[in-house]
Amino acid sequence: MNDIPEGVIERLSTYLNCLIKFQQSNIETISSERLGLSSGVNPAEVRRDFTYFGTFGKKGVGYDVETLIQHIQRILGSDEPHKIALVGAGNLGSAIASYEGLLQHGFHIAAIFDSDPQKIGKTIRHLEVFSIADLPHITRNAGIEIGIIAVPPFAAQEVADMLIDGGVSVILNYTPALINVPAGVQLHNTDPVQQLLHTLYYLSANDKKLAGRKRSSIASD
Amino acid sequence: MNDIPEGVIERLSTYLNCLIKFQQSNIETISSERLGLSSGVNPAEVRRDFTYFGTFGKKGVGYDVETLIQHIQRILGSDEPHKIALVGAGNLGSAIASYEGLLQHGFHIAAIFDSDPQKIGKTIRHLEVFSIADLPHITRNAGIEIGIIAVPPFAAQEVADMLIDGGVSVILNYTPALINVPAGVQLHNTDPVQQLLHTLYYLSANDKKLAGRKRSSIASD
DNA sequence: CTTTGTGAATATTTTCACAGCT
DNA sequence: AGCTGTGAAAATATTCACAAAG
Repeated sequence: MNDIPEGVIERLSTYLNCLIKFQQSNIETISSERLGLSSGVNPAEVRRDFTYFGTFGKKGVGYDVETLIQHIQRILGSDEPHKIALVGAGNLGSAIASYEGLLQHGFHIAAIFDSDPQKIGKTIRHLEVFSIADLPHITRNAGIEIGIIAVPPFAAQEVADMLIDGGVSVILNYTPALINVPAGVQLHNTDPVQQLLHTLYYLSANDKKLAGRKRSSIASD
Repeated sequence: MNDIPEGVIERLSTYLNCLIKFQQSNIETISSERLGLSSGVNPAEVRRDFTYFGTFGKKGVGYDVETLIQHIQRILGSDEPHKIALVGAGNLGSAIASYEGLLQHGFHIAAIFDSDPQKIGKTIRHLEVFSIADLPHITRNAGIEIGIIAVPPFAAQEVADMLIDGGVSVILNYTPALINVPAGVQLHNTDPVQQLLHTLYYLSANDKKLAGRKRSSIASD
């Protein structure tokens, strides 16, 4: 019957981000037009996106920022905490561990893993670094759902397999390696190259006619 | 007349990634079916994507991997080198500087910037770290087109403004900050939270009926 | 016999435009 | 007067299905 388009879910997290900024600026009410403007989405689309899940606005007024945030968080599932296993305690792993946004959205790094004996036992941001050998065991025991791979590319598939073995069902791959996962596990690749490549196309040289892109102002990805 | 869908461009960079892996496995010819399988795209769509730019295949045979790679690189513009300004020499910046994939695809970090006097003058991967004050000047002189922001979020907008001042037209924002850019500048946000948020929705609890996602095997983003 | 390239059909997404609520 | 929620229209994207090529 009603299948919710993937684009809707993607935009919902964009709206959430914008709404939180509005909230921080003490804006209490917002119109679809203003929200659309700051997220780069047509106002009618903003309104339709919400109607997939209910009717959250007040005609003639707009949406209550606080309430809308709560609705979106409940829809996405970020109203309750989620545990993350971070694999790789190098520069990238350390950067991710220090990333403030995670905690704000209910994501909680429950364990950090590395294969380097020099790093095992040390702490990063009050979290002990465990041996990667213990990954499946610890991950399963702690009920961790999300894995972030921040290791050298050659080890990426092996790490993914261990995460899956540990019961993880969402994997963020920060490696350029192409990873295979079984159905039921969600894989997201965050490859800077991939992102740069497709922006290149829109760089003037290729843009024979400089066709108007919809990627104009604030948000993307 | 013929406007090329944005999705096509996005998939093209996915194909390129897969094709390079195939090439590394010494596979010389590939069918749309096999390429589609490894990139999670319907074979007919793979074929149609290519026809926007020409006819690259041989009927009854498939596509020559080497040739197809060259075609896609030319289409995207990654057949010629592109210069990057990396702003932020902390953990994240260092990780990006060491990222091997960039060079492989013709991306070349031309300069690194930081505001910390402790870091200015030091080198990362044979590249001197310059003061952020010199950013617009150096960027413009070197003809740098791409900027990567890997600084603390509060400084993100300021850095973006300086990059734009320096003539950059593509910005990769590794910060959770929402950045404003003028039309003509392409902004890509790479926020791990954003990516995690929308995968959450598909985690079983919310998936009332466990509807079949198309995100199944290898590729995504 | 295999696999491309593509018209036509289908499906999905986005946008318009306006009735109806506050 | 202002803005939502939504049918209907328009625009896009995807997939089917098959003729043509090697």
